[in-house]
Amino acid sequence: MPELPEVETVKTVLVKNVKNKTIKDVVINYPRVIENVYTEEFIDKIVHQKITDIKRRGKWLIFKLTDLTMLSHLRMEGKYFLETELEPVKKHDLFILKFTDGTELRYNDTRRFGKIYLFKNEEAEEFLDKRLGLEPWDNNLTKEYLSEKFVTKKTPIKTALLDQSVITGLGNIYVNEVLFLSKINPNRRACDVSKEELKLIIKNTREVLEDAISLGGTTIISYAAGHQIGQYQNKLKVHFKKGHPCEKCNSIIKKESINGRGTYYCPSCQKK
DNA sequence: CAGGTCTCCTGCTAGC
DNA sequence: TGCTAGCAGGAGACCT
Repeated sequence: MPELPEVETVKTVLVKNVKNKTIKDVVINYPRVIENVYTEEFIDKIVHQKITDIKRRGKWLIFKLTDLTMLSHLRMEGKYFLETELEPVKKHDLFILKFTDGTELRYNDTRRFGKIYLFKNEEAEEFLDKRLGLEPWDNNLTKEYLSEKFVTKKTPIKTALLDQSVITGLGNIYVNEVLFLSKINPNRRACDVSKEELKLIIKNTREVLEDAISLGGTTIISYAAGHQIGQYQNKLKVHFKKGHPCEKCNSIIKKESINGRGTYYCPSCQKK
């Protein structure tokens, strides 16, 4: 499941592989993957556009085109592969950008949760601004900022940190890791987390994400960035570790569901 | 209006 | 061994 480090890794691979390529045709095998434009209109608008750059905001990939912006969210299992046009199309290749040089960018998504949007440039900005809060490395991300956001929040801190309009980029895996490193029980109400603990959350968020990016992300089950395999799964301390002893205190790591999300934590290190 | 629940999907797995 | 019910999950829609 791609979170910020995985999307950053995909972005880097895409810049290397498809930047400056020109789209000569599009194949849409699953029209519902395109969210805000009808299939015919999408094809009509995107053909002959050149990919001038690829950026990332939160978990969103931003394809800058000649005079449009294509946004792509990978959700659970979205992957991009660069192939030649001779390569047989795979089962879950939902849409394909064909380039003038004979290569193709294929979007593969087993669960079909991923979404593509096509916008005018300023509309794309608005769309993202409306949904996304601060990037983890934004200087405005301080304990005061989080404290203000959380002061009335009675939801579990785990849930509050998954809200993309506060900090953007954290998903289920890294939130579990960050809360473990910060020694905070994921069930604690967000409003009951102290400023000092919020400071720790920010520090650990940055460290965990930087570390994961440097290792190419986490590969659990199905995530892959153009055949690159991330290595951060070897460093996970609680996620997927149910029944294992905690590294710090030897207690048994617990798994429970918080707001429908699998949550792993050490019941003894992480204080309520 | 905050906070909860449902929905979208497929593939894997536990249980019989 | 083969079948199926249940589960997983990001984020928007919808309900209370």
